[in-house]
Amino acid sequence: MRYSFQREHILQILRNSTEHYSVEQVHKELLKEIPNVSLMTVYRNLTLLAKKGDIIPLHINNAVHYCGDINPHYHLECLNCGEVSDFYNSELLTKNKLLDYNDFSPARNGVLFRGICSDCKEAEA
Amino acid sequence: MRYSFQREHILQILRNSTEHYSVEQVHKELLKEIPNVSLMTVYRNLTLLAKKGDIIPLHINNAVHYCGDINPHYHLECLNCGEVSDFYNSELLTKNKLLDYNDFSPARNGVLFRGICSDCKEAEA
DNA sequence: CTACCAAGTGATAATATTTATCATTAAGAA
DNA sequence: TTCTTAATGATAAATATTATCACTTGGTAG
Repeated sequence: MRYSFQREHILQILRNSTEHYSVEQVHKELLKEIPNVSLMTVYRNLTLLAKKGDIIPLHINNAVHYCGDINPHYHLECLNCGEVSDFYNSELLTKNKLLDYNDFSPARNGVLFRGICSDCKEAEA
Repeated sequence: MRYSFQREHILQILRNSTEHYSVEQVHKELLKEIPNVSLMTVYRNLTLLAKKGDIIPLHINNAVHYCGDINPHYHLECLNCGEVSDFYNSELLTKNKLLDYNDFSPARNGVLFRGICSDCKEAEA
């Protein structure tokens, strides 16, 4: 794989944010730094970076979002507000090894919890 | 909500299978029983049934698949072959309560593990 | 049993997301 | 500096989903 100005900036955008941007959102951010950059370039590089393991793809409501943090952690998706957040929990990470005994090997960051986030629970109450 | 011949059959298709059909696949199965049934009807009813809690939506690679089993369980998605399977594990279900202390309330069937399934691991070896 | 109303359907069109194609540009090695 | 090939950007196509609306049907009230 060859160096690419565009790819480098895409990676930095994801690493410098705790958000989990969609492709469109990455493109919008990237345009601030590289005018005229093509949406196709964003798709191509996000796919490449995910395959390389530099970013984590998240499939949220028929659109891919990406996480720039590859430290071991999981993801929480709120079914009410749509927000996706990072979830660090070493105890659960250990328990997750249960799955290995069960023939299935989960990816390092491959666990997604779908439910209701704290903000939405407060809002209801 | 009113009774509908089409909706009833859609629900039965999902309940009588351990597969996690996409909308197109449900439509294909439904056509065997109800010729000329519209794809729109399938979309509409799957959305309704999921909202009602009778089926579980799974977002796999930018397409929704549905699970007809609403007993407490989780899902495993193989990143290699794409297969989605049910995963019953009472111990993990208990440990999952960890999340409640953490402000986030996961949905009954809202946990997805992405990784490599046993078949694909064997195939590699 | 009949009339009526609203939910549900199916045909069609529109939108959103992603992938394919290909001529042009640029990374980086010879 | 030249050359090879990966990467880009413009465009078109494919895939998945949602919106619209006239028509049909479930089911209730008269």
